[in-house]
Amino acid sequence: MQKKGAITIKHVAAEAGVSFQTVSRVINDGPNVTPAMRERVMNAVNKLGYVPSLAARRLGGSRSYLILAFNDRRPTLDGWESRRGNDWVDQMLYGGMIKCAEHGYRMLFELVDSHSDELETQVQAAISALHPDGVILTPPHSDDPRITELLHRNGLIFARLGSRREGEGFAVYMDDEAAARAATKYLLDLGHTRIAYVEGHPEYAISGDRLRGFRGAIESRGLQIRPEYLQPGDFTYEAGQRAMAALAKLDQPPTAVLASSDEMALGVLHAAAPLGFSVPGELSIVSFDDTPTVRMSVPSLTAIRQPIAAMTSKAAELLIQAKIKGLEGNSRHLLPFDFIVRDSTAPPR
Amino acid sequence: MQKKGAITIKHVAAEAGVSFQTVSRVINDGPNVTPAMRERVMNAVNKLGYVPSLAARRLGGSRSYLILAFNDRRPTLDGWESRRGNDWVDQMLYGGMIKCAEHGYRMLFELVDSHSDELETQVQAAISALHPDGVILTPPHSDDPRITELLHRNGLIFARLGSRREGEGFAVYMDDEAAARAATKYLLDLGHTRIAYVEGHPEYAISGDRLRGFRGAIESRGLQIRPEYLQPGDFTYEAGQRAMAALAKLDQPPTAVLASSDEMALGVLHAAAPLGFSVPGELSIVSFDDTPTVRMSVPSLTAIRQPIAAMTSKAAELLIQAKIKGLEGNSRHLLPFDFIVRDSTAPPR
DNA sequence: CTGTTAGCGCGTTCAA
DNA sequence: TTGAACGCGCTAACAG
Repeated sequence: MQKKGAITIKHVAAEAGVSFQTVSRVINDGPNVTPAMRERVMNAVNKLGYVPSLAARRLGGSRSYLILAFNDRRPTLDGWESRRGNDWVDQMLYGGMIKCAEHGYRMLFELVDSHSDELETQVQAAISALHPDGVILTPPHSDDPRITELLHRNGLIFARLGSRREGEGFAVYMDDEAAARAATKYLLDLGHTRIAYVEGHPEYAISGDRLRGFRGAIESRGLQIRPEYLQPGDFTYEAGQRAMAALAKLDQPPTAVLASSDEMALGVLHAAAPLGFSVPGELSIVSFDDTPTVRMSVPSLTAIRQPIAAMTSKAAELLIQAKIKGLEGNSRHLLPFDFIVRDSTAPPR
Repeated sequence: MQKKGAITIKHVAAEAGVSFQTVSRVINDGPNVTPAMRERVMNAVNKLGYVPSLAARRLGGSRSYLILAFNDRRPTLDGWESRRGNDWVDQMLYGGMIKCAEHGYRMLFELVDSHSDELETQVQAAISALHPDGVILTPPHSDDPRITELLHRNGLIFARLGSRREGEGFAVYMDDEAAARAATKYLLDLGHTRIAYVEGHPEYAISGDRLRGFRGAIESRGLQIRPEYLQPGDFTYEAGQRAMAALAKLDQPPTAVLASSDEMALGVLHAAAPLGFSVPGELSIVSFDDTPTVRMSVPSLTAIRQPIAAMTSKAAELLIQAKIKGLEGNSRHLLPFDFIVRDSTAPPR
């Protein structure tokens, strides 16, 4: 049926007895179509099972019906390779694919090396090949001017996930500062006063936001941040282990730890027992990601849940609508987070 | 640069001072190109950063540079929604995206409802819109004649993941029977004689294969399969729990259980303790999937690991090569599995 | 070995 | 309100 003779708009036109431009107009909800004509054409469309070719639409028209998402290659591949269970990509697919499908769009993933000098070449190549109608940026790309300016030059609209910064593009984010504040306050309300924080990768803007939230909560209670309770980190399991090792050596170890990623939280958890800290007896732990593994760990971890699927869905919706209306759009969209209490938190002894 | 004036093949032709078909020939490794000409054109390509448009290539030529993967909608969405940590899709992306990228291809995911009467409509719509160069089928689609025949009619080549059946398309699979046999023999070698098996969903061909492997291993030792040790299942957590409940009631409960999926294995594990079975003391458990959660569970589960990434990579490679060479191809490709011993298995008491 | 010509299936001008 | 021209960027026949 296809190799020689897929169903094209012309077949539909012949079936309906109209010119093929009329069919095009009906399909694209064009103006000036009588209901009768519309129905006649749609009958032919359904009868033949006609579906327009994306490639032809893109070439002839101005839309490609494609949304392109750029993820950072290294951490993405590491996550897949190590099978640690991070489901960031799945949640993006979950939110993005479904929203795209609602509008006849598709979402495509592309991995680019944010630390390579080839970053811009890679992004440009993907854009040139696919001509997407919109682009979704994830951290750390969301705030990378090399990418945003490249997209701007190419006349592409884009969404920046996890970025609260003003600027071009749709910023779709959750309030990381408020989340860190809420988590910290939860620990304070349990009675903890010696609370440590394992920081995120300094390259990510959210790391600063979260630290601010942590700080604010502590200080709002008239407490001081102890410098030795602020442990550097980079989101990795090993960073969590190192942080726990350092904290255990202190004269006054903390009674609670807030970690800026699930892997670091698990690193803290697994390092705690050998160092003599039972969880949550002697140490409470809160994770900043609610990935599958933190729910299967023993004890399961209290965690902040980022609305990754909802953010991606929102981003896709914004991009598609903007494309339809021909807008540029640089609005900001705050999405709510969840806080899930599990078994890793308890009052201090 | 793009909205009005992306770099096209003509710009490259002008830069190199040749006709644009010569450029096309160079790009596509066409025959009859002198090395000098090739270099001249490539210099222009690199200088301008030219990347051909996929849409135009597909429309003009016979290739779309797209591989389409069809997954079953319901279980895929359930997995994403429940966040149980199944990383089947991630592993497919891992294997497929990278292989595709090597050849300038992209991989696209599409969810279709295998139980809907609209299945064929959905598949046909995706094909008509995208005109992929090849299709990757996953269970239970891999053996669904409605799909394979539809693809055949459309002149599309396809790979069937997880199917050992002969037939059209590339069968890329692991030996589920041998895997079940190996796992069972491992338990037998530990000294177990009372081994139960929680079956997979009857709709999946692999369920039968695995059962055969289990059977074969038991009988090869001169033992009998006890009917009450064969528990029905459908790959879900709840099925595992039900199976464990049923097994616990027997006069002679098993000392080991082989479960045909990670979720069922976890269901068995979590149901075991309340029923008075410690793992691995009184009950050994082997899982048939090595997803992230079975490594984080307590105890971590001994498991068979399916080469999902490798299968997808192989499928993409086969499809792309077949497309290039214009072959149809219906070969079969067996990939090795791994068996990972962890903490859920021990000799019987 | 290279250039010329003709479409691919659509959307987008236009004119009718 | 509808139809006819044109071209998108490229590959696939050809011809030279």
